Amino acid sequence: MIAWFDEHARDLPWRRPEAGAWGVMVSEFMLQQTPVSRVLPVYEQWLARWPRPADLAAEPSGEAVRAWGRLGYPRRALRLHGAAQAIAERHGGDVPSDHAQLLALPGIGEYTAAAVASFAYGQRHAVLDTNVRRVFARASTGIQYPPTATTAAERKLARALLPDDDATAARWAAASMELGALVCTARGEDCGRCPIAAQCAWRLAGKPAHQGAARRGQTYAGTDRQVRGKLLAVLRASREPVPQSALDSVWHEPVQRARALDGLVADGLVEPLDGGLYRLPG
DNA sequence: GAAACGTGGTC
DNA sequence: TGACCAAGTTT
Repeated sequence: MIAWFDEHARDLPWRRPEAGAWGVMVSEFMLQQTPVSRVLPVYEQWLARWPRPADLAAEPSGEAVRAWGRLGYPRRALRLHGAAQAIAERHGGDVPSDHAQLLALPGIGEYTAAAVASFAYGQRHAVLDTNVRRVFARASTGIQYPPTATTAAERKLARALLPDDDATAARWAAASMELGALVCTARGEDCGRCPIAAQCAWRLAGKPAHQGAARRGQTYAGTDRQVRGKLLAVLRASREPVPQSALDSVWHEPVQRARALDGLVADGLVEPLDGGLYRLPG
């Protein structure tokens, strides 16, 4: 797996030595539920503008939301800003290397804490993202897709497979993730390019089809999510506070529109001002 | 454990 | 054309 990775790993900016722990951390936030191709340009602009956590922490959170652009799930921008503030205040401006301290930062959960500790600091952690979970499900468990939510059995398996040596474990984590991203994908597998095809339990079992109900589709049209996105797009586009009427124009249904706006304010993504004006948080 | 949370590309 | 998918976290 690692030999395959040595040859086929993509040259991504957050994998270069100069990215540092902050670069790794920013990339992990942006890559949550978001394809690499969409992250690349935003990542470059972000690191150029805020090369250290303290640089971002010194800005209003609204600037982070604006720079987030159309990556989606803008609460991630807010949480990354909050994490940068915590790093500036509690960790002397350096991204912590301790797993528990990473986990305590806003927007960092089980996966991201392990990923930063492993990729940025070369530590030995089970890094279980959707790619790794799929690779393990197929190669080890012999099923086409992993369960909906990460299970104790998956964590146990991931720990058991982890190489003993720290640096090798970190390399292995990146390699297994890359294999899931490039070869053993959800859309389909390319066993002819897979370095562990000869040992893959799912392939050797004849690739039995996934059992159970199809995963719930994520409907989007007409949801509060879509309305929130439209409202926030108006605010991102304006450097000045915008009147209520500008927001009213992007969604016709007043009850849902008001609910979406209230939600954005409650989440801290929008700041209401006097006189019926709104803006990104200052 | 389910549901909410954006956006756009792909087959 | 529309459902599925993309390096998850929080409530």
